[in-house]
Amino acid sequence: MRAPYGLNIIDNCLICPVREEHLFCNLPLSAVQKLNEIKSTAVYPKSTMLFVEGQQPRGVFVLCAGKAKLSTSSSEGKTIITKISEAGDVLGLNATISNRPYEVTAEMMEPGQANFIARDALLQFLREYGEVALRVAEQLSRNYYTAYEEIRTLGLTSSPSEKFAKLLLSWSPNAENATEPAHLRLTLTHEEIAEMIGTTRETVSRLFSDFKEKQLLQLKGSTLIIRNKPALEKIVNS
Amino acid sequence: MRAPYGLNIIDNCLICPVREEHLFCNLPLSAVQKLNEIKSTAVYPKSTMLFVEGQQPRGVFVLCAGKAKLSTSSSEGKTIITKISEAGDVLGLNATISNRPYEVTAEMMEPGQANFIARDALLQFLREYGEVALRVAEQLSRNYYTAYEEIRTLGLTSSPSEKFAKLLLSWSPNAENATEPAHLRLTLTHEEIAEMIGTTRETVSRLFSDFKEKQLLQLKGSTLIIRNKPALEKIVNS
DNA sequence: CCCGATGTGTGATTGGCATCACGAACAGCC
DNA sequence: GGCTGTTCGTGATGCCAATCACACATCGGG
Repeated sequence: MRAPYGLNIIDNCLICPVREEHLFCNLPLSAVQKLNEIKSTAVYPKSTMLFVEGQQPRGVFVLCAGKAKLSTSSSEGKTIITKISEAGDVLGLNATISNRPYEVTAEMMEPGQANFIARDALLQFLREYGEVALRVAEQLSRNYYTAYEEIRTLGLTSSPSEKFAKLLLSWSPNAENATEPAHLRLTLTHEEIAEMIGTTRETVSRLFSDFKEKQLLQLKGSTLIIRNKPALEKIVNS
Repeated sequence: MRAPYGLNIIDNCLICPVREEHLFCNLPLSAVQKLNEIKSTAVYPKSTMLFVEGQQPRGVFVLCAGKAKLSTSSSEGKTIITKISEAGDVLGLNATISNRPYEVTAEMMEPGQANFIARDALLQFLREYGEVALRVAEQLSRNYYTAYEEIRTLGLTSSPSEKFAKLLLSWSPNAENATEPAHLRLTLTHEEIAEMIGTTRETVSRLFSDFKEKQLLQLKGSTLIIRNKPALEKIVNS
């Protein structure tokens, strides 16, 4: 099955390639079957807003393919990105469960696919499958911890370089036995990175130059190589 | 019944004066009775740490009298206060439910009383009273929204004066028909206010001077009078 | 292939706030 | 009442990051 944007549509949760790891994915067979019935799937182009901060919640989106950024903005247009979501993540859960407005905006960063589950159907489903409701509570609590992580970063980390180092570390695979530097694909613009650490595009640009000069990282095209993790950790706990 | 620190001990939830408004307070009679059995109450002096960030959760505290501040700190000693809790508030709920370390430190700001409910007893209680479990889920989601409010303040509000104005407004009763300026008792030190808005003691001092000069507020002893709410709102949405 | 849109590098300038450094006011306590 | 410790007001100083400005690279579509 072939979709626009060169994506393969995944229209059956039972054979979804990301099934194992995530909430709503790794469930008893009967639950997944039920889920498969009540969801509707769609393919979205880049820059689609799945939902916007302040909207009444219509339901949740389960990201099947592509990345999405979650952000919140002030009235004057300043924006912070609070999370980059990937395949398997459930978006809009908290708002949908509590029936309050979405607290963030979810925007596709690249073409992708997502399943939509309407609020009513979800609540009905959760009533039917109590164990899944528990999983949802756990997920909500996980979200809460992530939010507190963000509060700590924003409130306790003063300098942009510290936050930048923190971000780089959060990207770097945390294997202890890392003999060789971590390679990873950099898909964000400087502007987006700036919105993640609460600074300006120019500062991010300068941070890259600076860190390159100090041999902390290296750039080959869009591949980012983290050369000196210990030094980054030192910057974070400075 | 008379306790140290000049407090009246409230040892029976059924006749608690704050019963009406809060989670765990406004419940069916049988549930409150059960709650009354599984809780233990204690009186704490000023500066008591009910629990500390990073500790394994032992259970929740229901504040009966006195105020407590919730805060999180960096390793270098910088601290932010995320909330001032008052009578009726439940502290440590998220950590206790999810069995992750307390994400904040809770410290009494004045002598007070709190009921403690151990984790096991609480979980058992929630299993028994499903409706209360639902209330808990709602509370968790409320906490999440509060956390996001904090993220917005920290991440999108740039200047200290803006954050200070925001704080003043959050203290001011939001009655629309306010013909006369709001009076309220100021119990926090400048240092604590600084920790709430992420700045220094000196800056808070200067902000008070500045706002006094601009006729936005007035101080009479420890009574704070907010003189020009519209102007404050203007500063916030600048 | 060209051309507009989007993203990136870097200099110059400036202002706001942290920091340091006092002394004054105030509170609690023997 | 006088002592000690906390809290508060305010000046002087310096620095770091926001802002403005502009040239260059890169990408994608017609």
